[in-house]
Amino acid sequence: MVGTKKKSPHPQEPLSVESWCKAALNLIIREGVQAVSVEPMTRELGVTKGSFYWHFENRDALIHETLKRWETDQTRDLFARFGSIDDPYARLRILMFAAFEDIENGLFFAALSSSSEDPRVQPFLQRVSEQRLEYVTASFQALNLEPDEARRKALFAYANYVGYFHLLRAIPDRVKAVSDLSAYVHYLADSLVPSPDELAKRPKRR
Amino acid sequence: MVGTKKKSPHPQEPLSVESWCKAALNLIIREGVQAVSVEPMTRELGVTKGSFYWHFENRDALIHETLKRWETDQTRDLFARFGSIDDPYARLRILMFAAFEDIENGLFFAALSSSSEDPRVQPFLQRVSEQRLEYVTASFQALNLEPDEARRKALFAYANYVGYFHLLRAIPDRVKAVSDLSAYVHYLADSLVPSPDELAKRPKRR
DNA sequence: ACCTGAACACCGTTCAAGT
DNA sequence: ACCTGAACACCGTTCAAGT
Repeated sequence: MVGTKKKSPHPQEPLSVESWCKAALNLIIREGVQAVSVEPMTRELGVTKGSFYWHFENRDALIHETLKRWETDQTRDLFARFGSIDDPYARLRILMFAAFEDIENGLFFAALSSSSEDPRVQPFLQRVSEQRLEYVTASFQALNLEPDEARRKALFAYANYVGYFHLLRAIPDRVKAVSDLSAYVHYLADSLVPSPDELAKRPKRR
Repeated sequence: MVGTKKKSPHPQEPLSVESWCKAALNLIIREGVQAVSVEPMTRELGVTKGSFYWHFENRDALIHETLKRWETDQTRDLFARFGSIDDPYARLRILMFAAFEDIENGLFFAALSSSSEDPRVQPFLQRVSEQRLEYVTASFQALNLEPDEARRKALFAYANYVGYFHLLRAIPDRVKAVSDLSAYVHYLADSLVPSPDELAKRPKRR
């Protein structure tokens, strides 16, 4: 009560759902889902807890809304970036390299899937994962692979992607020491995506 | 205060560090690290919180002690089960199949690595992971692969293992639908472990 | 419309006191 | 040696009241 600067009731522009979600997204990237915590966030943003509860029903709603926005972005990106590549051979290889090169997004995905047991997270993880698996499977089928083989290769590639970024979070020094990311992805791509030469030798289907 | 059965102060045998750790291990397997929670556990075990704090300094200490015991088991297992297989070709393939077939342990490991950002968990994950990577790398080198290639293949196989069990937690139905676990592991093993035939064709080193 | 402030529940932690 | 019971801090949630 000593006469210091008096805070005005609305210090800046009023907060919006959008601003809370942005803050939450950053927290997830840097510290994981459990770091999205109401009281610390209000301290950071300079408001009281009641302010948060005017915008959201509860903490879960904030997480839900944040992931919903992320999912929308992911979906748009997938088709925007690779949908226009007609040659499935090129599409698969470019997609693999792009996926492993986007380290920020890979680590975010690993952070998310670190909370795969969390019922708030699970549905988003599932939908995004299934969409990616479908997309890659379809691309393999476009290469004339049998459906079974296409599905298996897609799962194989995706498991490798998920595992790689998990290890990059868990034991970054070791992973960086081993790979030469470029050699690693080449190895993955070469072992999964048949070269045009090899494809020519396979019997044509239908 | 109505005259019901009076609880004796020590209802059963007194609890030990061991009994708390067992309970914690089960919680991690079923619900993840964050489910290791003092008050709910005391309710489950029928004691007060003070009892817990006689055995452990705090919650972190319980998690630490539980993981320490797990790490010891893992280390012993690795050498006990595979150390006696002299042929590195057989050792690698048997190890891969064993790793993917032990679903319980795979899911536990995925649960743990879901908390890889947790500083209580990270060191254990790191030591166990590095030990496994060392072991597999050494086995590949025993097959006469160059050190670089051996390291890359070990990381590749391990990332695949980690990713597979993460996806099995995150999207179990999808993973089960796609694979035929056996075909999946065969695919992994065949693409990583050179057959004796193929090895014979390579130039001998040293 | 957007926020404060006080209240309550839940869980982690401490510690003096009991047997 | 092993545990109880009361206290406190921290964070999620509610809600009447302010502007």
